[in-house]
Amino acid sequence: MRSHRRPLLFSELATAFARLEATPGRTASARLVADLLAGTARAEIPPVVYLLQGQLRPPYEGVELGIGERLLARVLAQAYRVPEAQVARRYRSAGDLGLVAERLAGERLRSRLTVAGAYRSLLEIPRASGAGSTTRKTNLLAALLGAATPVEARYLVRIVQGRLRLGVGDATIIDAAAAGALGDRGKRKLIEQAYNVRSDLGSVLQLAYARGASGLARIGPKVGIPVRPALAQRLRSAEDIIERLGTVQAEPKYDGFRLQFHRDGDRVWAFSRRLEDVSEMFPDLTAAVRRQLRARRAILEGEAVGYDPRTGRFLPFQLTMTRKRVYGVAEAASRHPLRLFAFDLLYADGDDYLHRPQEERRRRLVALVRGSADDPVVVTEAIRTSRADELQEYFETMLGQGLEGIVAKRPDAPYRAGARGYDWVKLKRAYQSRISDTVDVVLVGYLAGRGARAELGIGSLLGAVYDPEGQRFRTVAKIGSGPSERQWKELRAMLNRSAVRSRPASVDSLIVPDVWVEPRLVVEVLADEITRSPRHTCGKRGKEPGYALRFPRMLDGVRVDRTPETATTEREVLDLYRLQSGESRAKSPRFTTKNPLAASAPRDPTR
DNA sequence: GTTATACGCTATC
DNA sequence: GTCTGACGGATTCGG
DNA sequence: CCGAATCCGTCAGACGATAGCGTATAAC
Repeated sequence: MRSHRRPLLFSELATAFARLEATPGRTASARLVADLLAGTARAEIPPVVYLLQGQLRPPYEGVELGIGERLLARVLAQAYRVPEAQVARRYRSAGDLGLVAERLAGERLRSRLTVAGAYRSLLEIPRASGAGSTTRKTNLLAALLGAATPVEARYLVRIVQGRLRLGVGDATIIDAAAAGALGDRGKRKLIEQAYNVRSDLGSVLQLAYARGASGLARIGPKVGIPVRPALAQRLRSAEDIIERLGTVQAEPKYDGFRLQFHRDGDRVWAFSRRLEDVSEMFPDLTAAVRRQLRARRAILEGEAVGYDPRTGRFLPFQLTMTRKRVYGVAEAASRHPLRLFAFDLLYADGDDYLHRPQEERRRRLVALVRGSADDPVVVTEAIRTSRADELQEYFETMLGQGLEGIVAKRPDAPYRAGARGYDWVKLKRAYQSRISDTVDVVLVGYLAGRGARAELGIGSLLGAVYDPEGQRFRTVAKIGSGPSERQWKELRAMLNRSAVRSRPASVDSLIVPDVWVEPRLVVEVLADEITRSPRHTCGKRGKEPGYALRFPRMLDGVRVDRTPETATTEREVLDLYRLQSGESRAKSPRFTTKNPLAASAPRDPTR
C-alpha cells in the first residue's frame, strides 16, 4: 500500500481493479477497496469512488456518455486498427469488450495516465453534442485507449460500459469505507444512511474520510436532492406475507412509474426511480404538488399512472411510459393525464420522517395532501389486516380491477431508503403460476452471452409460437432468465444438435440469433403480460406491431411431452392479449364519483 | 440542401 | 422488471 | 457445550420488452 498520497496513477487503479476482479468474497474485496481508498488523496476520492461504481457522476446530474457496446466496438477497431468485424467476433466469444480491448492493446508496458487525467478525459465525452459529436466521442475515447496499457484499456472500456464486473457494488464500497474511514465496519450504518439520503457515494465518502463519523452524523434528507428509494421484496402468497410480517398495511400496486417529488416553496422537483431529475417532464404533477400539498418544504413519493380522460380507465404501462418525454409535454399531458398515487412521506417542514413508522408517515401524508377526486395527487388507499384470507381477498379485488397486485408493508417499519427488504413486500399475479400466463415456446435459436454467460456459451433463447395455418414459427420472446447454469449448458448442448447455418424457412423472425436452430425443443415460459411489440413477429401483420411477453422467464425443464406443433399457438397469444385488455381495467378515482358527466370534460392540466 | 428513416443509447418496468 | 449463485451471518444440529 | 451443518437474507451480475431522443445515414 502507498503511504503517501500523490496523485494516483491510472495504472495503480487498474491494478487494484484487477486484484478485485480476481478476489472472490465480499470481505476480502472490501479489504482491497479499503486499501485503495487509504492510498487515495482526499480530493481524488470522489472520482475513484465513481469509477469504482462504474459511473462518472452521481445519477441525478444526468451525465451520459452516450457510448454503448456498438460504438465501443467501433472505438476499439479505430484505436487498435483492426476491422470492426474482428472486434465483433472477439466480443461474441469473449463476452466482454474490456477483455477484447486488453488483448488488442498490444504490449505497451507503461502509461502516463493518471486517475485525474483519465477522469477528466472521460468527462469530456458527454460534453460532445450535435452534428459530428459521435465521431468526436469516439475520437476522444480512442485517444485515451491509445495511451493506455492493456490492463488500463480493459477497465477504461468497462468503465464506459458501466459494467466493471469486479464483484464490488455499493455495499462492498461502504463496508470498505466504514472500516477505513471510521475504523469500524460496524459503523457502516452511518455511511449508508448518508448515502441513502444524498445518493452521491463519492461525496459522502470524501466527507467520511475527511471528517469521520461526526461529519456524517448530521446528514439528513435535503429538499432538491433525491433520496434512494425503498424497494419491495417479493413473496408468493398472502399466507407467506402474513406469516412473515404479522400485521400489514396493504396498498394497491399500480402499473406506472415511480416518482419522488420535492418541494421548496414554489420550486418543485421530480426524480425518477433511478434518481434522474425529471422535473421538466411532468408540469401537470409539479403544479398539482404545489397546489395540493399543505407543506412548504416536503419530500413525498408515489406511482404515476396515466388514464384516458374520456373513460377514466388506466392506461397500459406502455402508454403511461410515453409521458416520460422532453418534447410535446403539454400535448401528451392533455391526451394522457397522470394521476399520482402518493404512498409515502419522507420529509415535511423541518421534520425528517424517514425513521418514523410507516403508519405515522401515512397518516401525515393523508393530512398534508388536500384535494378532491378531480385533483391529480391522490393518497393511495390502504387496509390494515393480520389475516391471510383478508389479504388474499384484497389482492383478488385489486386484480379484479385490473391492477398489478398489492404491496404489503410493516406498519411499524421506517422508510428503508436504498434497501429492498421485507418491510415492504409485493404480491403479483404472476408469482402464483397456476393463475399466470404460461406459454409453451418453441426454441428457434440462441444468443451468445456476456460476462459470466459467455463462459457458458449461451446467454439467452429465442422463443417462438406456432401458426398452424401458415405452418410457421413466429418469435414472441427472448428468454434470459430462469435456467440454472447446469440447465443452460444442457440447453446449449441440445440446441447445438439441431443447429443450422441459417434461418429455417419455417421461422419468421426479425431478430437474428447467434445460432439458428431447427424448431424442435419446447420450453415452458412464464410471463406477466402480453405487450404490443415492434420487434417480435408473433401476430404481426405488415406494418402493425406484433405481440411479445413481458418479463419472460423459463420454468424448469424442457417439455419433452411437447412437439413444436403442440406448443402454444399464435392464436392463443392473441387471445391472452385480448383477455387481459378486455379485463376490467381499473378506473382512476375521480371517475368513481356519482356524476358520470364529470368525466367528459377534463380540464387541461397543463394550463 | 432538405427531409425521412435507421440506429444506438438510456431510461422505464 | 426476473432470476441464479455466492457469500456471510445467524441458527440449529449432532456428537 | 462446541464445532459443523444448514438456513436465509443480501449482494452482484446475468438476462427480458419497450419508448423517446439524438445522431447518422439514406432518399429525395
